[in-house]
Amino acid sequence: MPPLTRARIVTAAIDLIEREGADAISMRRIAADLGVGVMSLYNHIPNKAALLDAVAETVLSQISFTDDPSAEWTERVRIQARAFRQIAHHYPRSTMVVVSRQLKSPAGLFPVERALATLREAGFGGEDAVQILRTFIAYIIGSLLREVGVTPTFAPVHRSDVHLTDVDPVLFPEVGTLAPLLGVCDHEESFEYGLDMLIRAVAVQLQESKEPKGSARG
Amino acid sequence: MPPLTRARIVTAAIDLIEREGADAISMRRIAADLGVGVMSLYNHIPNKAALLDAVAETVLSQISFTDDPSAEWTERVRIQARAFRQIAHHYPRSTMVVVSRQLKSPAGLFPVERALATLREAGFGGEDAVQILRTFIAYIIGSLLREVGVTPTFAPVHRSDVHLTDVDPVLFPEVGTLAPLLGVCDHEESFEYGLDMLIRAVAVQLQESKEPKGSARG
DNA sequence: CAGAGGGGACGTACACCGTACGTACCTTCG
DNA sequence: CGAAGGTACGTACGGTGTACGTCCCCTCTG
Repeated sequence: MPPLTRARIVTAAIDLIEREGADAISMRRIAADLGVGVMSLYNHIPNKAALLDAVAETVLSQISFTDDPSAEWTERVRIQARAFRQIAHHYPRSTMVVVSRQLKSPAGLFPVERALATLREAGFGGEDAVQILRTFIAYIIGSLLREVGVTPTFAPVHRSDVHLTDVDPVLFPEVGTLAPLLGVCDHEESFEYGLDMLIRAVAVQLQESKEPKGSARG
Repeated sequence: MPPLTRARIVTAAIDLIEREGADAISMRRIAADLGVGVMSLYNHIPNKAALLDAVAETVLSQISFTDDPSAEWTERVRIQARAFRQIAHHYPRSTMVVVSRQLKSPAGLFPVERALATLREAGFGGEDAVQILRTFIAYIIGSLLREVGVTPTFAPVHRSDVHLTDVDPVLFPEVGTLAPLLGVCDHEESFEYGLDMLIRAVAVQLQESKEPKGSARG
């Protein structure tokens, strides 16, 4: 058995979360999975909160960015956003942990740097770049939360058939009519839909800032 | 002392969450606050999860929608989105609970109905209305999470001065340059910025769907 | 080689948690 | 009057995070 290590603890925690859900995590379970006493963990990790932070950081650091500087900035933004969403596929249950804790480590800073650079190169000022980035992050986080919040502890992971057929059609006419559409959700399709919208909005804003004469027709 | 009641329990839970944070909530604390035995709570509530669901539903049901059907649809969408964000002001700590649990009760369905109706009246088809709504929800939830995730247990509630002045300027040139902008965040301003972008994107999309030359969507 | 020092693994213990279960009351009905 | 049912309550069980003290082994020093 290899020696107990911070990395091994974090890996075991992630495995446990993916296997049994974020609620099932406990120091005792992790220690048991590692075949180790509970308190031995505390030689490598100050407390449970720090462990969850490490889990978030580890998951986040494994998103793979393949930035192609020659591509159009719209495509680069799209790819970066998609890379973020990938963690929902690789670590669906741990994503909840990532989302629930704010992150300020270099692991979380690296994507920020990439995104800001892309936006600056596209021609945005610093303030706009920051605000646009925040908008994208909010959208991505919200999307991940929908995609992952549907997964409490059950298997399989990617499902979303909440049937709301028993809704009052007079109180909720639109919901009733659109129930078939609301009931199912292709997360990838929805994500791309909103992402498209956001990118187009950014493109429009960039164009308007380049043409100081308003071209707003209609 | 009035009789113990589901509503009184939920209210006490919300008060406790707002006072001491979502982590501090426990059946024993709530019972103590109500001057009541712990198990008495279970005569009105099946378990803690159901109580948290009730908390989320109660908070959500208190957002005030003032829909003006004569206003432009863009403005109606904006106002509805703002109404959602208000819960982050009235119940900053409980917002985390709302966000962490998916909701399918009428309390959560009512805003959905309002939003879908607005989008349909604006001229969108059912499928687009649903996708656009999902995009907005993702953005709003993500924004709330940023605004509220900054608030673990401390006071005052609305703060966000994470100083990252000690970041390596060669590894993270953009982050280093924009540190003053990244360090502080006017949540209202950021929310409005992204909301503006989204609404403009929706407007563009609506216009394109009216002009028969572009790619038509469902 | 002996001895010392330090770090990691461990067991115990405490305070707290959610809640299943059994009990005592108090109101209402037959 | 007795019976029934709902509500408050106390106890108890198995779980949690972690502070603390102990023990072993490895390494460094003399």
